Amino acid sequence: MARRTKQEADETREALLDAAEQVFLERGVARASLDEIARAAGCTRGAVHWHFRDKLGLFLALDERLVLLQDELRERLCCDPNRPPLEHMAYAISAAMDDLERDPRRKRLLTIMLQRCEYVEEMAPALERRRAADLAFRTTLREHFERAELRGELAPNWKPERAAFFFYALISGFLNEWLRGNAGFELAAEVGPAVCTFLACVAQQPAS
Amino acid sequence: MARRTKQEADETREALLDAAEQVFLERGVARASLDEIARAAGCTRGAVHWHFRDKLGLFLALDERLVLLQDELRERLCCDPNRPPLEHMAYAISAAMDDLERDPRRKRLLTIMLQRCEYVEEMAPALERRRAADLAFRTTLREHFERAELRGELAPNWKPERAAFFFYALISGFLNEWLRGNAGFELAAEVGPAVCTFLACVAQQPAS
DNA sequence: TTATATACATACAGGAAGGTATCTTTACAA
DNA sequence: TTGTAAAGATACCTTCCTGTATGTATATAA
Repeated sequence: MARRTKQEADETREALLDAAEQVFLERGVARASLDEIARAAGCTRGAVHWHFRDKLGLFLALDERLVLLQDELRERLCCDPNRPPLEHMAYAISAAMDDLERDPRRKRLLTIMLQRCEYVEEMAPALERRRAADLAFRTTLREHFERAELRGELAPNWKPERAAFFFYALISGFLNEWLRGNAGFELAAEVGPAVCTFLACVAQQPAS
Repeated sequence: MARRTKQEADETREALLDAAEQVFLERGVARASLDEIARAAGCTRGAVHWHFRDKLGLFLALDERLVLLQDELRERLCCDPNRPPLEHMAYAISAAMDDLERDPRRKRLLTIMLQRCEYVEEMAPALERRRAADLAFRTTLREHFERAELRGELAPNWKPERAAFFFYALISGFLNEWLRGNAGFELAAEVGPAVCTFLACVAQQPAS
């Protein structure tokens, strides 16, 4: 068919992205064929090439759909500058994990990006996006630990720089293991308490 | 050519694996062609099909070459049952990281397995291997934390189960970030001290 | 010495998939 | 009413790559 209304065209586009998500997840990006994706979306390859130039374009468009955890956490952490930083972080993490667990589409996207695609040169835009998000997130974390230090809420053997990096790796690790699914745990139920315990031990111990 | 000596055949096999390692890393597993790999090894596809049935066989053989970090750490941790567990762990981690950093081949292999291949069904054997190693490693970690608890060397707010899982995710996170290269850090120099600081804070605080 | 299995090389046939180019239909503007 | 461009459908072509089949030379056992 042809020239539908603008809205119908957008629906087609979304349907294609949904289909790509599903097919990429099942078959991997490289082995997924555009024809398969188009058919799953109820149209033909013509529509794919119209909306997204080529396969790479489709992949990158799908990548844009993914709200990165780093960005979400940064968002949650930015406001409220006079709240106890460590407590604030613990809460933000718990909330973000909870969020993630409730959003199966985001989990599927993360799985695709982590285990169903090969990062060669042409994928650089997706990697670059992550890189930038990582950098910004680590900066935010460091600022929070610095504020904690200024407020005397950071144990003396932890320096902000190291604490931030440590924390960052920790989140990354939990997320990876959750996605890989080997450990078989629930994100919010495990990570929240673990992070709290950790932050409690990073916090300055009250004299007892 | 034909029927060379057994040793020469083995050399060919190794050359093919080396070539596969290089080509997989550069082009990703899916986009690498067997012909390209064979040529890089100085032979033809005939040799590939002889030594490793097909592409999947080649990939899995390459996977076997990788000594998993989990297994290495388990090895380092198994002996010496009356050494202080936490200290032992800190040392083992540092040594393993050092080891890894000195072995560029292992890093290349890890990179391939993490960022240059798509885990669809047929890759299951490789995933299963990791799963088993993960499980065993986490068990070992838990045992160590349990011993630490028995010796009164574990802070009361940390339970062995949680500490082990936490520690496991932490290692996984550091390794991933190192491989991804976004953080731009050196493994041994960063991880060792960070892990020590952490273990110090997990350890029972001496009364002060 | 001969036979045979080994260790490849080469040739062949085939499919699958992607890009492009060319229709076709329809919303919408003039 | 008609022209035009958006939104897809179809057709075609070309490129790659894989598996298999077969050829062949040689190490080695008998």
